[in-house]
Amino acid sequence: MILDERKRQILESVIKDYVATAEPVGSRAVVRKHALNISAATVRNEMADLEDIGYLEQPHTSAGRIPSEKGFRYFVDCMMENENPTDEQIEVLRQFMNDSIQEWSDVVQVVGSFLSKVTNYASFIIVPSVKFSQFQSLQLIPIQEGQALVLVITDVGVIMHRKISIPKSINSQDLGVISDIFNRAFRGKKLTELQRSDLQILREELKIRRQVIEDSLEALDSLLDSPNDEKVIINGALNMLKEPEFKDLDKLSRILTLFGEDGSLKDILPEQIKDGVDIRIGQENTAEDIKEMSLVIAGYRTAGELGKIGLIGPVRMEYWKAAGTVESVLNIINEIFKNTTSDNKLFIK
Amino acid sequence: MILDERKRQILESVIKDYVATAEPVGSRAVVRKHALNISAATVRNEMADLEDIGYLEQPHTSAGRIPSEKGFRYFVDCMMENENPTDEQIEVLRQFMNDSIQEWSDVVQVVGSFLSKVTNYASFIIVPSVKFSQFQSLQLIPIQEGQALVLVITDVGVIMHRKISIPKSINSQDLGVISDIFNRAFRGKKLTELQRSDLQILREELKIRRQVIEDSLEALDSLLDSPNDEKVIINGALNMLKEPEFKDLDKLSRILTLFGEDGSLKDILPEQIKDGVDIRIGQENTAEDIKEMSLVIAGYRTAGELGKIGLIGPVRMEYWKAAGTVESVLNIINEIFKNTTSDNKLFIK
DNA sequence: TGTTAGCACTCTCTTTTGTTGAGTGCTAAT
DNA sequence: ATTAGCACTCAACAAAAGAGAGTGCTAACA
Repeated sequence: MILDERKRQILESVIKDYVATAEPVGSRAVVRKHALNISAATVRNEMADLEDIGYLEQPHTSAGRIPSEKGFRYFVDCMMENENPTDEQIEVLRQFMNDSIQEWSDVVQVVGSFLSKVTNYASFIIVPSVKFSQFQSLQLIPIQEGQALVLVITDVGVIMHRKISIPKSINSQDLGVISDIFNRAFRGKKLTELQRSDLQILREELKIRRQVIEDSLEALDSLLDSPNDEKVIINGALNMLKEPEFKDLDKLSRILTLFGEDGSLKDILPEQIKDGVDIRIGQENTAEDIKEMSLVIAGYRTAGELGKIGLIGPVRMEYWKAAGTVESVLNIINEIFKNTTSDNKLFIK
Repeated sequence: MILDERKRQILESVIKDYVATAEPVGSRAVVRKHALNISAATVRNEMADLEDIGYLEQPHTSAGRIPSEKGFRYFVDCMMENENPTDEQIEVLRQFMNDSIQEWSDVVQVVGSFLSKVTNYASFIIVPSVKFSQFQSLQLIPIQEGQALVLVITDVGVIMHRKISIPKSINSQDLGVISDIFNRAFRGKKLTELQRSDLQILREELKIRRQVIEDSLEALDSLLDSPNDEKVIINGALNMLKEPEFKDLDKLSRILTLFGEDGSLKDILPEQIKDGVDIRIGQENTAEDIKEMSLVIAGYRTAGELGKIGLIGPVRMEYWKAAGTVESVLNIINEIFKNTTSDNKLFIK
């Protein structure tokens, strides 16, 4: 559907006004605020046309117009220009990442908070399961008489530590030997590639120190066991409190619960997203729970796996700003990855 | 102030009803629901007396009575019996702690979630700064060519890991030697007892491997630097959504923000609390932000330092249940500590 | 003297009714 | 094709009316 310039201007005015105020926009307001050289009556006619093709709608007869989801879609696809964060903001973020980031979990914190602070929407970051990270080393560390710590380190950092009991006869050199066995066997493999059978072979090969190895293997096993431990990190969920569309306590409650402690959000985000920044407006979302919200979402690749970052907000969203911010952040993440060899991802600094 | 039995019964009826319904309680309701052998008129007279001494109040002339904070206080001090969780619930918690708890951060998760789930209030746990935990060992672990991981382990678990660069000439045995030096020097000391001067001495004693030691010391240093890293863990904040007193969006927003991402709650809790389970009702709280909420709070000792666990909810709170639950949990925590020698706290299983 | 029934009174809450004003759609003039 | 003019619509707000729950007081009663 192609719109003439005037209709586009009117559509844009309505969208900008509505996004800013959450109120229906009347014909007078369009003329007044956007200094078009036409009368309110003309705007009314044009608006009626825009309503006919489904880009605007009226809450009731005597109200102004609000953009429909279809209208937002047209705007996003054909008219919108992304608005990036200021250079200053970008610089602050980049600085922060250089200064204080040790491993992936830090990246995620910093990026998440940046996204939500800059946009005033809720941000989410999905980190692929640690199962897809590359085994780097397993360390056995004596803690005290009869106890040791199993430490599993991958390219995204220290992903687990767990205590095991060890026979008193085993000293720290023995532990070193055992660690080395693991490391030689597994280094560089993805955890998902560690078949149970591999673990089994190791079990059988190493009759000595059997119990220690058993316990270490079990620790690794338990990592592989956890069905799907994608992590979701949500920031700025309370930004939703400000949005008038969620002033209804019931809605608010459902939304905050969604963002709540259980990480149920990840089941609700789309599996497939298109390259670059993908935007899902309201009903376009398949999950029932977010059909009155919009997503601005982008994928990033880490160790060959797909992670996601994005923003979630009301349909009445500043898509230009949201998309611009997500895009910028995505670029920074990719840039950081580019600067790290695949052998040296753990500490990305 | 001593109340006769009938007044006590009436006060209790009003409190129980009001807590359950959040509505003012009328004289008829008291008679009906609690089968007292007196007429509504008599109850009215008694209620008037209770109002005179400030235990009840009337929102307006023609409404029933609600308990005043003073009334709640009397009830809590002189009438209430704690209601403990069911044996089954306690058993589940104890089981869980035995099965799956590796270190302090796990305890805190499990306990927090238990408190909030059982009571339907928001729970908080304050964990004293790691600075007060006992240094157990510092481990230097080779990660890859030129890089090592500094791992600081105390009696509450692995409290930091950080990457440092190491000269290529240093091998893993060297790292072991260096770790041992740290361990001999510091084992068993509280981090707060590690004076900067101690670190300095170590620096000077060890001319060899200077850089590695420098970097490790710096990691320790940074732990001591962080001003006050008491941690606050909040669970079940969204339970507040259900309370009618917070149906006002503004209030709700302030409260949730308080529980929000920045952990500002810890500045608001009382410094001094009495032994056992302490209850702070409404205005009794010194902090402005929680003057319309109540706290049920208890202290626990870990490594000589005071931590706190508790619940926060509306003034109209089921104090008996809240206090009983906090008390039970406190007992379990103490029990666990009793079963662990002071040398063996890291993994409390 | 303590208790109770009866009753007028009070005050919130809900519903109803009236009013206002923003905004529209249509028509006729430009 | 555009616009001024005007009657019409409908949500939002306010005032008025009605209902109901609960009280305080008085007078009678055990």
